[in-house]
Amino acid sequence: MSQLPKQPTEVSVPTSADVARLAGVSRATVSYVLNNNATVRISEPTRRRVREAALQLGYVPHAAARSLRAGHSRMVLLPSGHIPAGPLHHYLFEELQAGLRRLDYTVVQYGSVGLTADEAATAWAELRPVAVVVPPGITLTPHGTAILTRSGAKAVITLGPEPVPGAHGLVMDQRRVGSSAVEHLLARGRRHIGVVMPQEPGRSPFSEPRLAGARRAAEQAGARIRPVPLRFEEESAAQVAADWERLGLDAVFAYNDEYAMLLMRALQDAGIAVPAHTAVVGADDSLIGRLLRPRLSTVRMDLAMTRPLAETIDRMVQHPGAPPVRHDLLRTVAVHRESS
Amino acid sequence: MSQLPKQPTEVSVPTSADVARLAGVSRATVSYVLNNNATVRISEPTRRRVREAALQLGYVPHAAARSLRAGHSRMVLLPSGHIPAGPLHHYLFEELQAGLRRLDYTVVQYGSVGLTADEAATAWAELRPVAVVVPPGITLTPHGTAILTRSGAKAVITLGPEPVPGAHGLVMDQRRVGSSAVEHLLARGRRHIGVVMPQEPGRSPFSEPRLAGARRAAEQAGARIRPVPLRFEEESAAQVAADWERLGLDAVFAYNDEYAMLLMRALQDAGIAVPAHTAVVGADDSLIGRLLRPRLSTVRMDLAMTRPLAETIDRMVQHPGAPPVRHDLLRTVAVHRESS
DNA sequence: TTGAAAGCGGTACCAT
DNA sequence: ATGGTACCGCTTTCAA
Repeated sequence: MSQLPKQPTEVSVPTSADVARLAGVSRATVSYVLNNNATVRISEPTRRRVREAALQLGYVPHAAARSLRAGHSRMVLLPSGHIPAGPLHHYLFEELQAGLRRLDYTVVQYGSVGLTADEAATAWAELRPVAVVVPPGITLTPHGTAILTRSGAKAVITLGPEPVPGAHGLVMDQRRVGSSAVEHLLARGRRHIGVVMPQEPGRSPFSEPRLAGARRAAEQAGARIRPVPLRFEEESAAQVAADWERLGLDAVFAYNDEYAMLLMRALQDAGIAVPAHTAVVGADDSLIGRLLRPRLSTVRMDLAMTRPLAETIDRMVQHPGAPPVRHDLLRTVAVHRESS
Repeated sequence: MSQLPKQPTEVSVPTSADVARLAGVSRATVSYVLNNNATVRISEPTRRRVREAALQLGYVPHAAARSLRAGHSRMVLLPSGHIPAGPLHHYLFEELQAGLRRLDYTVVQYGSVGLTADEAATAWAELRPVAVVVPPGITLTPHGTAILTRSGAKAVITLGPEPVPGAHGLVMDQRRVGSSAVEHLLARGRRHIGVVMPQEPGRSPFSEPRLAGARRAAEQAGARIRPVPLRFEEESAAQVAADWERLGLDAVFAYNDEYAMLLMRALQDAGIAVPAHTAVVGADDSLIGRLLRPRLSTVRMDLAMTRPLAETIDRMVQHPGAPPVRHDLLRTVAVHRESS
């Protein structure tokens, strides 16, 4: 049986009991020392012995055991899906992550593709996070919110385009993007405006409200809005461009800068002059837009936050009773360049 | 005291004991039923009572308690940092995530920016993951590997440009990217080749090996390589372009398609003809390259995997004793378009 | 077919 | 200044 020294398979993970044994103290003492517990006085020699034992064994505390005993964790769960990208989300995400870590939270992303909204919520709840921050593009239902709250989440925050009953909503109302783009085009005399609708999955939480915002803006001016389905492939763009005259459009809001780049190229290749014949507006104000010729007009977005998001979340965690907050943080402004 | 019905603050989380009580059975029975334990026979009426009780209470099992008892988890930890983006990494990531979930692993990303390599490894180890998959751009040291292994990780895999002693290495040797690009340029008669070095943080694990690969390829042909520092901003690109004649280059490998786009625009605006005067090659074969004029030559990357990555990882988890695997998975091929 | 009880790795109260 | 011990939620023998 024991012919092979199969060490690697069965080295057991050191526990605080191992540390205690090696240091010749009790587990309680180990806990006190390693957590710098101030309510109890431990002599300096003992402290050193404990620390050395821990180091020697390569002891790493077991987060699950700790939070089980504590009855709560400091884990903030960030469901992640198909990345919406864009400078805004990228910035927001980095900022949030760094801020929460500074406040001593453990930030964990949980990939949630291929799960239904409530399956996902249950999976998140199993981890007993103290807070869940749902980014745009991930669906959270009221029921999902209830599941999370019932399993101890002190704050459930959605950053998506739509608020969810029961959850805090730091909403980024995507309709503004559409209306800013269209208002800009109207001001420049356009009246027949296409709105690109990406056919890739996971885009509709953005594209639908943007279309709605475009419609709202056009309505007031008596202008015409027409959805333009587009896949993010040259072929698809070429087809749309070939059909362009039939659509009778004099402008297009292209969802974002990337789709705008794709479509503008196809239009130009098809002999449609930009902006002379058709104006093009993107969104995100990403660098590529400025590198195109003509330079791409775009809708720039930023967030109206009075204080860092991480602090807001911390506050919500500390005041779990508070009624759901509902703020629209998204600010948009059309940036005129050369393509419109 | 109880004037306010401050329910929300103090509803306690339902446990399996609560379910047992409501169903009028023991906790053991609850566990059997909810886990469909096959080694024990529970009557159908009892099963139903348990399930209903669980549903009614909104019971969600406590993952930490479960894995504490089990002595192991099925959590695969994916440290995440500054996103390298690129279609390859995006695809790899999605694929990995979906595949692991299908094999019943819990995939969790842990943001690791702003931590030293060993701090990060310790933080990961506290979660007691069964496997850790370190993507390119995140540093893992041999010591970090030891920490993880000692705390029970059955497989530590690095996907980075460099393998790490002690860990499995599904390496993506970035030098190939540089040499493919330079070989292509050499074949087209170029001899004085610039290599763009992005100045953004987190790029050097990619850019340095790419430069090394470029050097290696040039050496054999007696060609000259010159690093070209570039920030991802128009201003920086304009400065580089203004200085271009002095550099005396007839070609440039621009790190990737995005930097290539930036630089090519700046060169064109400065009156440098592409490719007549200077050839430009990117990397990633992203769509934007095909939309540029001239169309951007690029280095396409893909992975030489005989089986899905998730399955490979699963196998490693199941055979913890096995010696570290070391494979170079990256395949590169230069794609000639119009810019070179 | 079901229940009692031990124990996973920590923490914190209460003694000593 | 330290140690003993109960307990967090769950799974899993072992008995009944």
